[in-house]
Amino acid sequence: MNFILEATVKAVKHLYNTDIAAADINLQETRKEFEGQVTVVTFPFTKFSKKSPEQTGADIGTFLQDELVDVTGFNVVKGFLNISLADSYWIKQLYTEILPDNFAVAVPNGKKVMVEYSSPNTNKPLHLGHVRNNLLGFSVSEILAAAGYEVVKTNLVNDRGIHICKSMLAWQKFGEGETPESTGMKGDHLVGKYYVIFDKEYKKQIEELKAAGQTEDDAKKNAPLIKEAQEMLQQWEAGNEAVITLWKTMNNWVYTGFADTYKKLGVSFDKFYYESDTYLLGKDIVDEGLAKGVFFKKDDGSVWIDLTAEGLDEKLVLRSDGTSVYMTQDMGTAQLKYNDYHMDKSIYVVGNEQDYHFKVLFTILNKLGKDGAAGLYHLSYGMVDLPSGKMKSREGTVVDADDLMEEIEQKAKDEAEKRGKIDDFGEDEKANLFHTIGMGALKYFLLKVDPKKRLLFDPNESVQLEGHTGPFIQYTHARIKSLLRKAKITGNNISINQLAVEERELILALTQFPGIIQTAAEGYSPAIVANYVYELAKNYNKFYHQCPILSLEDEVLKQFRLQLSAASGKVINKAMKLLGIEVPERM
RNA sequence: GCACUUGUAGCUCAAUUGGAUAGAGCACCUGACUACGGAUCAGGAGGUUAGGGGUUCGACUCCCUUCAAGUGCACCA
Repeated sequence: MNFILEATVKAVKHLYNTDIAAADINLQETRKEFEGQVTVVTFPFTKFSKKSPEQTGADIGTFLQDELVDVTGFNVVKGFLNISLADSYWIKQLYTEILPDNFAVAVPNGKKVMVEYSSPNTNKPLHLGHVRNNLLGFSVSEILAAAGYEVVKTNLVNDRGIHICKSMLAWQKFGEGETPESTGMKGDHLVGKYYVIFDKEYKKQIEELKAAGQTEDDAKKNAPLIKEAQEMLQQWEAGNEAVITLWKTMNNWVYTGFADTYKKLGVSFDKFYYESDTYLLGKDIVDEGLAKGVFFKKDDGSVWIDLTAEGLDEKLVLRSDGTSVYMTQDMGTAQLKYNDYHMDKSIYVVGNEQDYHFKVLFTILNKLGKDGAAGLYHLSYGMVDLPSGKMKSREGTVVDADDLMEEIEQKAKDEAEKRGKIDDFGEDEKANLFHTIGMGALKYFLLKVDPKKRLLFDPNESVQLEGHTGPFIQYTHARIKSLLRKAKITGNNISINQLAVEERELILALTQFPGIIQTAAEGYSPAIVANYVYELAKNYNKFYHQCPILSLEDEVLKQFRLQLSAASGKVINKAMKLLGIEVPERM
């Protein structure tokens, strides 16, 4: 649509002798109830045209129609100039822009972006909240890559600390040598089981101490189990061989389990960082900050930054005993990542409960003048809530990621078998399809919502397969493929003179795809792609119902509609890939 | 208490970043060529955009305020 913008700039210059930038022109899709396909909002021009919005629109419209052969007409409603483009223009768009293989393939922009996501703790299996994180991180990576970035996907694994010691201790005390092999349990679930056991036994001890007269706070501190866990953490830090061996063993169980879950989710990483390697980093940055006067030291030796001028608080960056806190590590890790990759942007996909932490972290790195600090971004997403409220692992109200995927595949299976269209599929083929549809439903459900909003998930209603859903879009694709199996595309560059409304609207929707990718990349929002591809599928379905294809006598028109169908199928496929969703040939 | 975020149809979500009569899906009602694949399509009903004030040609969108919900305010991560 650049040619409309350029001509409008020219029109304004010519008519009103005023210079405007193309980027300042508000160009939008014409609403369905008016004639035309693109609309220029002309209200802002009245400032210098000194005429009514109607007259201004009419002036510019006339100019455009004289200037551009593809503009066949216009109408003006208040400050809206609705422009009609020739059918030949849209047909040309299909053949010269949309159908070629390089449609919506961005030229590399020479910039590198790192996306950190998932970042699990190694003491329990992944749950629904992690699922949202993983899908967001993966999809945003795909979108950025499609927008021309070189993308590095990283996972910062929280593999050390008191939480994993709790699981280790409980396993040592109550595990009786259980292993994933001996129990047949997935490694992460087995370790999670002992995390729960720890909590149960710990609570028991707290109650006992309270019964013996201690206050709740004292009991929490004095319970033997928590003391043992803290001791174990110290031994770990001291490099105690037995503790390290146990730690490695149990973490490996978890990694095997995670790998399985990641595979089912369809997410992947280019680089893993482990906190056991990074938790001591950052102290040199503390020194640097002190030298630069960005940080200050209190009498007890602790180091702080004063961010009250930025509307934040004073924040601790190093303990008085010289050990690291979360912030210290994250400063160090940011530096490590930058040293490794020298990326232009660095995205952290982390829940909104850490908004404050990242605000402080980024402010610090900017104040220190660190390279890459300007490119830091916290992709903050809302919590996933159940109808009963927040998920609480200790209260057993978490929705486990593996269970969830299994349930949804089961539902996809029930629905598919009910419809009986794939009875000739082999067993593997069926299993594959159920996974595709189930994951399509789940991923689409989680990704269609604006990341920053909290998300309500009702496990009882599970995920819908009809309406505004992933399977709706997958179905549209499968139907296009079915069509293309029955009739072959023979020619290219077929010329027809006139378009049906549905055809024009479908082409219009297709042309928007590259812009959608850019917008989604700028906003780090898979939801934009998700809502677009739904609109596109609806447009196709409308066309499909309204316009006959296979039964057509007119071979030229038939070929055109087949080409249009093929183009739609391709864009649906590409858009869904950006969401990490596969589309089937049949379903 | 302070800070940040959110509030749109009964429910789940949109709204081209300040533009036209606020749009979809689910659920509810009515229809569709003897199915080019009905996981589809067409139509109906459903709204004081949480309440109030302001800014301007124009506000779901920006500002102020009240209310409600969520999150954060550790020498935890």
